[in-house]
Amino acid sequence: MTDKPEHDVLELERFLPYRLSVLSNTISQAIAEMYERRFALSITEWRVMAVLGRYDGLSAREVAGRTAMDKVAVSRALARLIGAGRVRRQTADHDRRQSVLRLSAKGWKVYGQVAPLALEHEQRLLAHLDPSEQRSLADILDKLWDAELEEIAR
Amino acid sequence: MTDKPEHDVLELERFLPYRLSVLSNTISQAIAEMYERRFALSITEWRVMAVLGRYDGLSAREVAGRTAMDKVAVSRALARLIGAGRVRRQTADHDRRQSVLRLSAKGWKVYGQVAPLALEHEQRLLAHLDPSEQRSLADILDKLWDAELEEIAR
DNA sequence: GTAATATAGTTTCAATTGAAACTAATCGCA
DNA sequence: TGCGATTAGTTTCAATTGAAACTATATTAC
Repeated sequence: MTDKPEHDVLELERFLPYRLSVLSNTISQAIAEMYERRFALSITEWRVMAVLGRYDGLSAREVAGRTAMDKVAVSRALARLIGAGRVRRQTADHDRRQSVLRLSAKGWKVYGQVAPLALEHEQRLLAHLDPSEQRSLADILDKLWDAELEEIAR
Repeated sequence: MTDKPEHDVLELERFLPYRLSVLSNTISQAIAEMYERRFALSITEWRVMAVLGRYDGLSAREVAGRTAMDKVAVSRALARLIGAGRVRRQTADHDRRQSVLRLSAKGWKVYGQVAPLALEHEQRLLAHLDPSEQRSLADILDKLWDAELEEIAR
């Protein structure tokens, strides 16, 4: 007769936060390497460019809000992007503390190359899931996100 | 009549690698904060303790393999853990390059407190999913992992 | 046996990141 | 108006991380 263990065993490789972390870091790192090698672009810089490509004229604070980056990280990414001539910055007429950020022509050219590559990578991953699994994944990630927000609010 | 866009738009907040990254970092950071505050334990240190709690007497290389950390990170985490008296290190008889790592009594005490807290946090997240979703998530993470391994091998 | 190669783990040095302080502009309100 | 509090964004300084070199031991080929 075998005893029931007093508590569940923590098996790291089955522990959800660990699995998510390893999977996510592996995916991000692989993508980052490609961006870096082919476009001399870091993940943080790419995130900034991605939101500026979608929403023109954001302020740095708005970029931070849409990229889950903090304002220091955004400031540094912007310094590099502006230095490389990929982003242009003006000051906002209505509030001279704020900036108005736009991709430059050069920035748009990079965006036009990187965005399809990013989407392709995503599609190659999703191709391993059937459509119902894809929906299910999207749902589940939403639920986990809500769950974690509650958890944080505790 | 509306034109079909030439390519799919990259909407960062729907982009799988981004969503995974934000979710995973948020979860990890919340857990990390708890470990840090209550046990003065970093995530990397906890991962090392977690595998030593499960597999006694591993070498540093084996710890690295089971935690998805590199050997430098393991070496540093071990230095802190040994310094804090939470892990003991011997040299392996059969190969004096290798170490034989074990939790100390003090280490086991910490393990005994942290492991249930970690499992509770996981359960609180999973409680937002019904059992079929939980199975589905496990499946999908496996498939994405395989997919990414293939992607890397390309 | 011994020289060349490989492996386990640590250290060093540079680059990245995080936290706090800082500057400049705006807001709230007497 | 004008003064304290707030907000946008940057800078500074310390802590963390990553890459490469390094030490010590073991293995392989001769």
